[in-house]
Amino acid sequence: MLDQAVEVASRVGLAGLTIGSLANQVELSKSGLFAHFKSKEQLQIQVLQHARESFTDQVVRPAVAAQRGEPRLRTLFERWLVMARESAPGCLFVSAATEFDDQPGSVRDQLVRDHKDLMESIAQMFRAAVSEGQLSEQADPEQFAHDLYAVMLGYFHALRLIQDPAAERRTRRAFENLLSQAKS
Amino acid sequence: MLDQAVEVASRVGLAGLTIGSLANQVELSKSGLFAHFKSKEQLQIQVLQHARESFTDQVVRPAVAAQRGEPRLRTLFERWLVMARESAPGCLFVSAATEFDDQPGSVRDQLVRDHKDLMESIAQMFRAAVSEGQLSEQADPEQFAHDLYAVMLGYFHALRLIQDPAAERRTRRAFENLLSQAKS
DNA sequence: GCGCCGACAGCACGATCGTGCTTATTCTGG
DNA sequence: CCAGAATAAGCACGATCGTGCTGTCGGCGC
Repeated sequence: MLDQAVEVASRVGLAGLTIGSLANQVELSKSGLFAHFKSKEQLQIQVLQHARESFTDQVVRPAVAAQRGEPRLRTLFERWLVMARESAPGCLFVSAATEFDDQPGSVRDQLVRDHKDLMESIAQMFRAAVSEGQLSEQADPEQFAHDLYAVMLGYFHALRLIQDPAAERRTRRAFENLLSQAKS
Repeated sequence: MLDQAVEVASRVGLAGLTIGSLANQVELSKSGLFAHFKSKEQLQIQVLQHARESFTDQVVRPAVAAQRGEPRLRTLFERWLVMARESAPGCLFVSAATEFDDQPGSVRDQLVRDHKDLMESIAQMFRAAVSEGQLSEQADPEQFAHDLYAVMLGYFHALRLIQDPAAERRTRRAFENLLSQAKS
């Protein structure tokens, strides 16, 4: 059920995810579905949590299963690309981020927390690569995390809105530039 | 009137911009306001056009008024930063982009066209800097435009959602890295 | 000075929104 | 086997959505 919710939310946005339409999709009555979540905000939060779990499963965990250091960063990036291309939850975060960026509430708080966690995870992987001697000690892990996220935002944009066939190539080059710049 | 529409749309999104709330904001009756636009889609398009004009005025024109080459690119970037920080239209494009990225229609078409125009403008400025000898001839103008847009997306994200105090510093560093990488 | 035309308000419409309350069915533990 | 909890439907509510139609102004051209 949450899977379908994530899927439709990634299309129409987390705010545009309406209880009626979702009930229609799941083939449940509106009130029947509403009973599961006590409010729309709770629904949004649970959808977000579910998407976060998917992201962890499909992107973060394969990365930490990979070899520590640069390979781990590369795995993270590759998995992220895949999820952005063919799985709904990836898109949910970026659309939800722009939808809730200036309307306070627990949904927004959740988004901020998740993002900071992700940034910290990336920075940690980066530091590991530094301690492996694969990246320069002068490089800034937080800056890398920020830049990598920006690169992915650019990918989403070019992929989904523009449908630029060069999107993936551009994104790969941007990632390589980020890495090579972190080596000097 | 369109100014206020852009302002509220940048807060609640272009899809969340409702005729009733806008009429309330402008202190007009719903039907009185509706008479100006013949449909909601027309309203959205006109809001987008208005935002685009603001962007051209405040970002692109000051850039082309600056010295050709690298200074022009730097002016563009600086103005863009300012608009993102303290003016509504800047945010509209990024939120509208994620809202309409997978619901076809003329709004989306307009967004795509505007974005491609902007990318082409940036690429053109980049080529001018190359022909001035300030940037390497090996560098890819379209790649630079794509990367710069990604950097700005990252700025919006860090500024508005995360409210990261380091957002601007990070973005400046990312821009400098982009430029220095285009010189070698 | 009169008529027209555009800007606006008032009102109504069907639809859908989020959210309750009241039932009926189904599952489950003792 | 039966009581009670979970799960669902049905229905209703006030609000708001986008969109029409009708009427009332006020300004401008003849």
